[in-house]
Amino acid sequence: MKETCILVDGHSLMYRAFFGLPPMDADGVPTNAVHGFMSMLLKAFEDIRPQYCMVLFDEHGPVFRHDSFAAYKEGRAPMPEDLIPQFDVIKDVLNNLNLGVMSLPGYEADDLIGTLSQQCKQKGIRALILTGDKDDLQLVDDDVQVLFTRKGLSETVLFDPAGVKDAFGITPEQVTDWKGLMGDPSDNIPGVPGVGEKTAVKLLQEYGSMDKVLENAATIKGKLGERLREFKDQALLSRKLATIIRDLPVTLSLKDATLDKLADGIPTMKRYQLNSASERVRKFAGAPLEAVSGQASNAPDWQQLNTKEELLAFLTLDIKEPAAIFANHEEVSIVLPDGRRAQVGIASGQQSLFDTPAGLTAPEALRLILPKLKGGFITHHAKQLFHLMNLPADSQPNLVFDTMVGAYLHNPQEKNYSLQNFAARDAQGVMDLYKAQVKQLEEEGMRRLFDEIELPLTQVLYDMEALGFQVDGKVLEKLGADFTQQTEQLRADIYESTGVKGFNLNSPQQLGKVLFETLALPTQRKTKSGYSTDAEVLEAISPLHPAIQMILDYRQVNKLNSTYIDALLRKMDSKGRIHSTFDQVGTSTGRISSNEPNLQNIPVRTAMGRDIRRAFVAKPGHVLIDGDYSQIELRILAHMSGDEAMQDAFIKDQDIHTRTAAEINDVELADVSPAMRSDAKAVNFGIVYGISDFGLARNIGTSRKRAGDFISRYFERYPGVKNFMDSAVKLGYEQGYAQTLFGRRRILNELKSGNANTRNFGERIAMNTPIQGTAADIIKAAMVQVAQRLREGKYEARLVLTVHDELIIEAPKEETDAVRRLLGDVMEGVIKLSVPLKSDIKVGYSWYETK
DNA sequence: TGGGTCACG
DNA sequence: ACGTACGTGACCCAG
Repeated sequence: MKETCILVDGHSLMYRAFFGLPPMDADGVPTNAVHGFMSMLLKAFEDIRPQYCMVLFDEHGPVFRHDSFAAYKEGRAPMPEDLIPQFDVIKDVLNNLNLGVMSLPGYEADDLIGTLSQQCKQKGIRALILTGDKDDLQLVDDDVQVLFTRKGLSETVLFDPAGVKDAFGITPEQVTDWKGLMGDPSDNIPGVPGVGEKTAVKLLQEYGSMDKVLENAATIKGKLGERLREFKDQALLSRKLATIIRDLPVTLSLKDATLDKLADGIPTMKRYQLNSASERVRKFAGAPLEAVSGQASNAPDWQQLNTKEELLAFLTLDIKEPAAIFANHEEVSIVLPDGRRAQVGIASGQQSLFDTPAGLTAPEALRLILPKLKGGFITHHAKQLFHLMNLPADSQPNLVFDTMVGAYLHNPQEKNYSLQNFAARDAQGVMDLYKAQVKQLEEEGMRRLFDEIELPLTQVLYDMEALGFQVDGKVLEKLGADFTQQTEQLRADIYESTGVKGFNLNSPQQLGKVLFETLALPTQRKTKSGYSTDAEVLEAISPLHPAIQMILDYRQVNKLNSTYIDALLRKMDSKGRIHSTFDQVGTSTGRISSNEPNLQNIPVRTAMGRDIRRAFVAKPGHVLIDGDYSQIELRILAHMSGDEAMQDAFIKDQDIHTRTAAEINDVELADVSPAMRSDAKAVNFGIVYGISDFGLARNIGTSRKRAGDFISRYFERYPGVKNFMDSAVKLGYEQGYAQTLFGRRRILNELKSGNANTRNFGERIAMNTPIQGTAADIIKAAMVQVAQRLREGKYEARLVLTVHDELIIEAPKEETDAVRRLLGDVMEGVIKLSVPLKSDIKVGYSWYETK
C-alpha cells in the first residue's frame, strides 16, 4: 500500500469555511473559518488516514507569475475583512500541530500544489489534494487525486481520472482548455464571452483540445464561431491563467510534514477555543487526556514565582515593549515582550489549605509588577484590574491596550466579553489577542478611535468610579419617609375605592383582574400574560374610575422609593459617596451605560422625582459644574446630512423645533403655536430614531395619515436629511454595518433577515446608530480632553458623572469660574462640525440646582 | 429567568 | 402582509 500525502489548498479551504459557517469570534477575533478549516482537515485525516500533510497558502509578492498578474489581481474581489486575521490563526495552529506549512512570494497555493504533487509522484507517494477549487482537477492522474469539498463543509468527493470524466465530461488534461474557453469570474479569468460550461465541454468533446477548436474556428457557424475567432487571444491568455505551475523551486520535505506530533498543537487549539476540533485531534493522535494539558511546544514553559524576590528577579531586565497581564483573585500571570512568561503564586489573604506558601496577594503582585513595565501593559478589562488592585484615582498607570475594549470595537453586540469565552484565561491569551486586534483595528479603520478615545477613556471611567458621587443621606431618608407615607395612604385609598382588599398592587396580573374583571373597566391592550396595565392604558381609563389616578400615583411614588431611595441609601460608602460602575462595552451604539446603581436614570421629568437630585451634592467646599450638550444629535444630523436648512437653523442658533414647525407648516417663526412646536419636536425625535408614520402617529396621538403628511413635508423641507437617511440604509445593506463619524461600527445582521419586521428594524438602526453613536464618540472625546486638561492645569476638580449628553464635575469653589470655562470650551471645541456645538453650563451645590 | 413596567438620554 | 419609533438598567412578579 502506497503512503499518502495530503496537499491542502489553504486559501481555498479558508474561503469555503468562512462562507460556510456563521460568524464566530474569540474575544473579537473572528474564528469561523478556522473552525471550518479544521473540521474539513480532520474529516480528511479520519477518512484517509494519511502519513503526511502539507498546507499551502497564497502569498502575493513582487514576482508575478504572468505579465498580466497585476491586472488579474486587481480585478478580484477583496478578501472579506473578517477573514484576513484568521490566516494568522490557522497558520499558528498548523505550525503547532507540526504539519507542513508553505507559501512562496508571488505564487498561489495551487502552484505549490502542482509542484509538490509531482514530487510526491517521483517519490512513489500518492498525492491527495484537498481543495474547493475545480482548477486543481487538471492535476489528476493515476497517482494524484483530488478530494473536493462540497458546499456543506462535511461533504467531500474523491476524483480520479475516471471520476473527472464522469462528473464533467472531460479529461483532466482538458481542464485548462475548458477553463480557458468558459472563464471563471471568481478568478477573474475572462474566457470567451458567450461560452459557458456546457458549450465548452461540447467543443472539447468534438475537437479534443482548445488548439483544435481555435484552428477550426473558421468552420464553426454562427455567433459561437464569430466569438471564437474574435476572442482567440483572450482564450489563449485565459488558458495560461488557468494553468497550474508544476516546477517551482521548492522541495518537498516529508519529515517536516508527518502527522506524528499532532498532539503538540492541542494547547494552541484550546487557546483559540477550537474545543471540538482539539478533541478530535486528541483522539486521532491517540493521546491520553493528561498529555494535552501542557503548553504549546514552541513556547517556553511558565515560570512559577512564589515570592516577592522571585517576582522582582523575573522583572529585572529592561522591558521596553508592552507586556501582557492577566489577573483575578486566584491568579496573576504575565507574558513579557521577549516571550518569557510567569505565573505568580497567589495567597487568598485568608488562611487556607490552598494558599501557595509565601504567596503574594493579587493586588500586592500587581502593585509590584505594573511600575516595572516601562513599555506599558496590556490586559483584558483594565478597569476591573485597577479595582482589583485598589488603584487610587488619578494614578495614570501606563495602560497601552485593553483587549476587552478591542473586542467591543470589533463587535459591540456581544453579550459578554469575558476572556474565557474564546481565548485562554491567562496572559498568553491576552498577548495573542492583542496582536490580532491591533491588525484588525487597523484594517477596520478604528485605530485612532481606540488609541485616542476608548483607551484613555478607560482611565477616565476608572477615576470616576473610584471617586464616586457625593450623596446627602439625610435628604434621601427624609424623602423616603415622605414617599413611604404617601405609598401607604394611596394603597389604603385604592383598596377602599376599588372595594377589593389586599391584592398586590405591584402585580400587573392581579391589578388587571381587579380593573378589567371585578370593576369591568374596558380593556385596551393585551400582553402575552394578560391585560396591559401600563401608564398609557391607565390614563385612557382614568376618567372612568377614581381609583385609576391613585394607582398611577402609587406606581410613581413606589418606583421612586424602591428604585432610587432604598437602592441609593444601600450604595453609600463610609464617606457618603456612591460608586457606580460605568460599562464601556455594554451598548451597541457606543454609549456608556451605568449600573449598580444606574446614575443615568435619576428622575428629572416630574417635580416629585426631581427632588431626588437634591441628594446628589458636591462635598464641602465644592460645587457641581454641569455641562449639557444642546441638541447634539440633531446638530450631528445637520452636519452628517449636509442639509442646508437644518444647518442654517443651527448656525443662526434658532430653536430647532420651532424652525422645524415653521418649515413643515409653512409659517413664519413668530407664528408657530405651542402645539405646532410640540408636534415638530416629536418629528425631530422620530427622525433620529428612524421614523415610521405609525410610530409618530402613536407618539403624538394623531392618525397615521396625518403623521405621514408631517414626515413627507419634513423631508421636502430638509431634503438633505431624506437623502442621508436613504444612504444610511443603502450603506447598511452594502457594507453590513453602520458607521459613526469617528469610524465606530455596528454590525447590522437584522438587514439579512428574511423577516420584514426584523429588516425594518435593521433599517431604523442603520439610520439611528450613526447619529447616536457619533454623539457618543463626541462626548467620550470631550471626557478624555476634560480629564486631561484638569490634570494638566493642576485643578483639583474632577469628573464624577456622564449622562449621554451631560458631564458633571465636582470642583473646589475657588476653581468654579476657570473650570466652568474649561468645560464649555472642551465640550464645544472637541470637534469642529459644519454647525456649532453648543453646551449649557450650570453650577450648583446639588444636581437639582444645576437643572 | 423572562416579561411588564418605568426611570433616563 | 405585518408590526413599529433609538439606546439603556432596576425592580417586581410569576413560574
